[in-house]
Amino acid sequence: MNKVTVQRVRRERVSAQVFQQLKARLIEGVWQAGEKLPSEGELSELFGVSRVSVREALHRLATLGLLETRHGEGSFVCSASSDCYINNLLPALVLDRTSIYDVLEYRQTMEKGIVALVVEKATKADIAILDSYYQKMVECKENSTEFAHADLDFHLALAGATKNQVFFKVNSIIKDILCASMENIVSLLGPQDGLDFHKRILDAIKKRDSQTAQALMEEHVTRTIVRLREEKRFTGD
Amino acid sequence: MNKVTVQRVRRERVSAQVFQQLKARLIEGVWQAGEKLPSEGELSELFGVSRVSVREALHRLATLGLLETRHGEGSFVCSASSDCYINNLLPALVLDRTSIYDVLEYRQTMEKGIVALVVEKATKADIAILDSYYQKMVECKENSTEFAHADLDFHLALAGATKNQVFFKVNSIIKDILCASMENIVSLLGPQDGLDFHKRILDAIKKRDSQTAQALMEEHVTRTIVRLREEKRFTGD
DNA sequence: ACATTGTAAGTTATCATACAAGTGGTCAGA
DNA sequence: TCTGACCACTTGTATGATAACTTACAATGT
Repeated sequence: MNKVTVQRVRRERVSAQVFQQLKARLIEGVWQAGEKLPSEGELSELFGVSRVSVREALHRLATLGLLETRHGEGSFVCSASSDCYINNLLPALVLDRTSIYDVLEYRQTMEKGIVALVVEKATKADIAILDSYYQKMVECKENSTEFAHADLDFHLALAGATKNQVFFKVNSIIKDILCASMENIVSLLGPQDGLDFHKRILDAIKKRDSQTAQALMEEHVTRTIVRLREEKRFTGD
Repeated sequence: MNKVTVQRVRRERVSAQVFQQLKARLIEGVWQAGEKLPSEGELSELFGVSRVSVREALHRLATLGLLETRHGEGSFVCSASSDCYINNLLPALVLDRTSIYDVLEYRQTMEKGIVALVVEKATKADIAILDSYYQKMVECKENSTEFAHADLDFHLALAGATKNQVFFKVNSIIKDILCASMENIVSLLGPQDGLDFHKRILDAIKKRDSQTAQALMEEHVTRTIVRLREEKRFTGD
């Protein structure tokens, strides 16, 4: 049989195309926050599609929290309220195990980069905040729940000290994802490991010792992964 | 004036109610992952609303990654993974216009971790895909737009080869954000630098040389940052 | 008997149209 | 000045029709 090379036909839904285009415009910043988009009727004429398709795209964007539609008024670019998308994080509180490892594997890389930046950029105020979270961890080491929260707060503060919005935002989400399982992790592994590493990492940051800080952070996350794998409850995959 | 306590009229949209109900059922696990939901027609009859409203709810759920609708087949429950959460990163990142440098600085860390994983886990098929994207870059080097897309696709394929959903999803979003400015970057810096680095990185991956691959990737992104800073047009942020 | 093609049923995608419902502004009249 | 009716515009919902797609199965030809 002859081997024919064809190009698969491009089959993208109308509403998906409208969605993509509008999303791109929003990211470009064509419309400012709070600004009103053209009405559904205008958009449907502009794109040359039916109002239904436009509506579908608009609603998808609204679901993502990029814009908000108000009955009788129009669609508006969302102002920076973080609540709107946090709601959407609720639907599935259960993460399958592989996801937890994916997240940890991801953190392994990210946190290393974070400490490198923190060593470089952290102010005295930043370090004071980190100190306070570490102190809180020490105080809460008997209480898994509070300890887990303090642990996450420490890492979030670390991300904040990079002065890099992307690191911070991504970590905010990661925090939400880990929040459910972190308590579980802490209760399984205990607080001691975390306390040790956090102290040593903090010291390295204070000394502006980038190499040591990075190495410690990598070891910290790696140990968490390894120890989790050893736990019966998490070895299923 | 008297303080009257009233309860605000419950004015929830029909489609929103359907959305909420379906979401609740999905979280309850009434339908198993992969299972097919009743057709739009059946649902519209069950809820006593028009098919339009049902469709709107279904599409919102699809946007959240809770289910998937296939043309001519029906709507199917998605397996609950971290994917759907990561999707919600998008609004967070777009809200305030994060600097392109923040994104690049972030990539500097992340891409290094990605190549480390890719060297470890990439299959022959993955490498073939990477090769094809590199080839596409070579072919498109005269056309900034297409070159930029091929460049982004290469990096996205790289993230996919990690087999880590978090890396992949986050990179998908980064792609969206970079898409707008990437063409600009390419037209400023030209294709040659990118071509060189991609080829050398690809070679290092094929040889499973993790150290070299990581070093090259770091240098690649660093050079992009440095060269951008030298450009007048980008120093304003 | 086998592979290919045609057909029908069920489903989603898109469209056009109509009407309901909410919002904001205008403007005449008290 | 205030009020209230009114109007234009906008989003929300409903309905019905048609196109496009998938699957399964019957029909066909070799």
